[in-house]
Amino acid sequence: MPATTRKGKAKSASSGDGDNPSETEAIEAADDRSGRARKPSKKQAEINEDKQTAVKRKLEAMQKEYKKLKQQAKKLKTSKAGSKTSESAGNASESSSESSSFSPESEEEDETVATTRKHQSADATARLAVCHFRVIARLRLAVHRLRATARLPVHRLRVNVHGRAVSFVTSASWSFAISPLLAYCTRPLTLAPLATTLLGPFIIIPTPFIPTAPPSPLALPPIITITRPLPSWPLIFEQPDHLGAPPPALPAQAGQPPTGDLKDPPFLHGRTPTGKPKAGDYEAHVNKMIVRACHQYEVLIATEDAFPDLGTQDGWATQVWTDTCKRTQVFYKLTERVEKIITGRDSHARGGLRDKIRPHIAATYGFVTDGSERAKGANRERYRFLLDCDASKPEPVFHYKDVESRSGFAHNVLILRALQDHWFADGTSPGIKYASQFSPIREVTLALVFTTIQFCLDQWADGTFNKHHMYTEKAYKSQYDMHLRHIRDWCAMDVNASRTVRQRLYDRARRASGAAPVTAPCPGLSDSSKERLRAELAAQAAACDSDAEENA
DNA sequence: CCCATTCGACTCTTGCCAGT
DNA sequence: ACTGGCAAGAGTCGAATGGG
Repeated sequence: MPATTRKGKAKSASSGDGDNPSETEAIEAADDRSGRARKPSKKQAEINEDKQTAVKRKLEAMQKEYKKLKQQAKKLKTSKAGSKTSESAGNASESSSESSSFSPESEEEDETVATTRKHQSADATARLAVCHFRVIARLRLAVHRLRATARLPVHRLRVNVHGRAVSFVTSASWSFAISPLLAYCTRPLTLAPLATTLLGPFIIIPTPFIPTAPPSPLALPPIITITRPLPSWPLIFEQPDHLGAPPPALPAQAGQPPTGDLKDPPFLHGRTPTGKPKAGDYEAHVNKMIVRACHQYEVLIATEDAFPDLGTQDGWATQVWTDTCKRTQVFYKLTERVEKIITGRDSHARGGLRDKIRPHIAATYGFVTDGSERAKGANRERYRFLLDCDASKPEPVFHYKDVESRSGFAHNVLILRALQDHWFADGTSPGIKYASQFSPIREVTLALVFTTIQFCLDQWADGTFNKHHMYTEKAYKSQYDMHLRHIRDWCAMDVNASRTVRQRLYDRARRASGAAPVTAPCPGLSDSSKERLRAELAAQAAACDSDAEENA
């Protein structure tokens, strides 16, 4: 390996040879002097200690305050409960007897009881509350165990309730997170189908657990609530298939999604790998599942959000993994390692498009590559024109069919070429395989193409091709948002017309791929034919009846 | 005490290479 | 030719340090 300048690696690489004592000593000495291993100075240690004690004291004070407030709330509640009917009091006592059997932490228990009591205003809801309480207790136990294992303070959990997945956040005041879930459950929750899965560390979500539909008190409620917008699932897939031979233990799992805790995907030769996670760390069939999940994930990058935030990435990884498991009928837990492999594909997805577009930039936009000063100047001018750099509110023109007259929005020859090369190369390409995600071409897909073209143009910003300019998320997310905004504005002008235009774009790209055209659903009989045949059928039936009578 | 600097760990993106 | 994996290199972040 060539000598690396990477700071983190330099140390381990050098210390690894070990045949040069002076070098090793120097490194050790350097370790003592600097870096995370170095000890803080006396003064700094004192400062740190002071800070820690201050925080501790603050925390203690807050806890005391919290206890006080809770006691006050309890008093208030008991005084109110006295005025209620004996029946509801009975129910309350039933639930409190339940609480005693499940209660490892009394503070959280009070919150839970409070949450539960909210549901006791009527007979039916009182019974419901008891059931909820059992579920809460079970959930809390699960959360407690997960926290103990992972040693993380907060988690996002997926709960399988009545066979439906519900995602929610557990925080310090975790009953706050679960109460909306309970508010949506108007029938008793049973313990049997309940399973909790650790999805990963908590990610800050601005609007915690907002139900997507208003609650209906009578009908069975939709309790699926996801904290992030999800893609328009399901993606279209072919018949479920089996990827390699599953291990002998798995056939028992196959067929139905198991309701209990899922197993971790098995590592290759049963050995826990080290280093960067990769699909090859796992057994062959898991390897293929991961690769397929990665492909689906890349489709989401192209069609749902080209620069998803962490929460979205997390949700997508869960979705594609679940989908892959369902499709292969082999069910494994989505471990953090697998999730990392899947979500690590986003820059690859964008980079692939960039690599398809880049070779066409100079020819399409007329950049001169001879390296002369005159060419540089012309290129710079061209670049500024295409990006509309001189305007106070730049509106890039590179995507117009005719950039000079600014006509033909999103119809530049490069747009269709990018679509064809990247997603519609042949009949097995993503654009054909996941047609529902691409037909019509989505605003997001167009925005990604626009952004990628802009990146390729930016490489010509100083007049010559700059290969060191990078397509980073940080630099181009804002550009992507701008393009998406412009495209949405364009679509909003005439929803139907723009949809037709985008549909035509898809049809052209599909046709170019050589894939069979989408067949329209077989038309049924026309109304007039139906009327004629109905009369004919009635006549035939009447004839049958008269025949039967004659025979009798 | 504040702020600039330094440094190591870590993340992200890219280019290359091996396998298919 | 394409795909997946690896490693290099650039960038970022947070903690420690030291000078004013």
